[in-house]
Amino acid sequence: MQVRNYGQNCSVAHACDLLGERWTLLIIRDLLVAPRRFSELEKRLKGIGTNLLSKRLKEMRAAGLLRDDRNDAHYTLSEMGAGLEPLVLSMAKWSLNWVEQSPKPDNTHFPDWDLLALKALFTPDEKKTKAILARFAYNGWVGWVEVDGSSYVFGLGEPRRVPDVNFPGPVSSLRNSRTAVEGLPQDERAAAESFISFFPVR
Amino acid sequence: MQVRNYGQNCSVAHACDLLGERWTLLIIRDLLVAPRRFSELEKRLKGIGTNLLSKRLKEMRAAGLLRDDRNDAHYTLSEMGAGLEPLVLSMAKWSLNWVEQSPKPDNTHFPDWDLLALKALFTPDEKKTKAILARFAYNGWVGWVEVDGSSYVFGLGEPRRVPDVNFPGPVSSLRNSRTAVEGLPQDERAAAESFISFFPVR
DNA sequence: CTGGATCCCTCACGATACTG
DNA sequence: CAGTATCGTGAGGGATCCAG
Repeated sequence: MQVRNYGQNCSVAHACDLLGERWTLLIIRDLLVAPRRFSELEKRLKGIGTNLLSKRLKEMRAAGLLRDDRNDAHYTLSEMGAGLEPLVLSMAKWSLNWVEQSPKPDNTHFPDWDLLALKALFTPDEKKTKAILARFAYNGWVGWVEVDGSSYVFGLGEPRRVPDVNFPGPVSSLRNSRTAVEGLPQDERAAAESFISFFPVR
Repeated sequence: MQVRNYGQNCSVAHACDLLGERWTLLIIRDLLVAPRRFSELEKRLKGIGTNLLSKRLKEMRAAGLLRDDRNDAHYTLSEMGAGLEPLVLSMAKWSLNWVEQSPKPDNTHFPDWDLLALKALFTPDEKKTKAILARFAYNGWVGWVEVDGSSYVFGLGEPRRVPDVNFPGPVSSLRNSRTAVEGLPQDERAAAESFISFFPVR
């Protein structure tokens, strides 16, 4: 498989050689959330075309970004591919800080994209020792985030224990934190405030 | 100016919309080191073609990545563009950790690329309070790095004070730290060891 | 029905020549 | 020096078809 190269002895250029083709980083993003089948990826990447998706997945496997074995027909990141999480979060953080996040109605949207991006804003604070489990429900989709002073862990589907706070909307509803808290039952508001405090603006 | 869009309501995708076209991130990389003129960028980006470079620079200016005023015929990053340093360093760090950095002789190479990439490996250590200034000379090119427990600062040309250590080779010669130190005069070796200790492997 | 492969058209890219 | 104009090539994108 021949791949375009910038032909530069530079670490940044080497990363661009492996990651810079169209769609590659978005495939990484989706696989950072969970392993996915071909058709799931296709749905999440509107406009890619099955030929190009197939080609990209082959290239990414050849480059070592994906595991060789396709467990259960799911594509899974290799250790090298999973090592891209800081890079992807760095992209999300820059974007959230500098780029207008205008949600257009005809754009595609999958809620777990926000679950990953929120991790980019997570700011550890060793003084906060109590873990908080937040559940998000949005249009049939369910996901959760558990934070404590040093870690951010997220997952899809129902959480394993009763959540401390139940946000009845997409992750992006946290953006206006006041309204996000006001809609909650009294006994969840403290946990909600505390949860939101892990994601300072700017 | 029309630009391709992924059409996704996702912060990572928004970043890809602005940064994902060919050459864009490499232009950012070069401008993170210093403002550059058109012809300087062209030299550093072998194979780009003047038409495409011109188009990219226009797009990047329209996107807000570059300053509108072209001071002294030099292209300069805007605040938004300079905000990409963590992202670019994140790419370098991943690349240095996971991708074979095989230097091919027909590849282009500019020493300041390494000066920037080295910053990706910088590990602060508040216990190291003494600043160390290292000078690199390579094939007519001169650059420097000054580190202390919390900061990494680099520049092109001669440093402003007498350096603590003088590495007579490219930055990449640090990779085999033993030989990098052995070739130095006795009185510089301690500073060299200390400097290198700021960049732990893995 | 999933997981692709094949065909074909378009446009982005890349090389070169030319201009203010 | 700093681009613009032109043009050939190949990557991207959409539709359709095929195998398990």
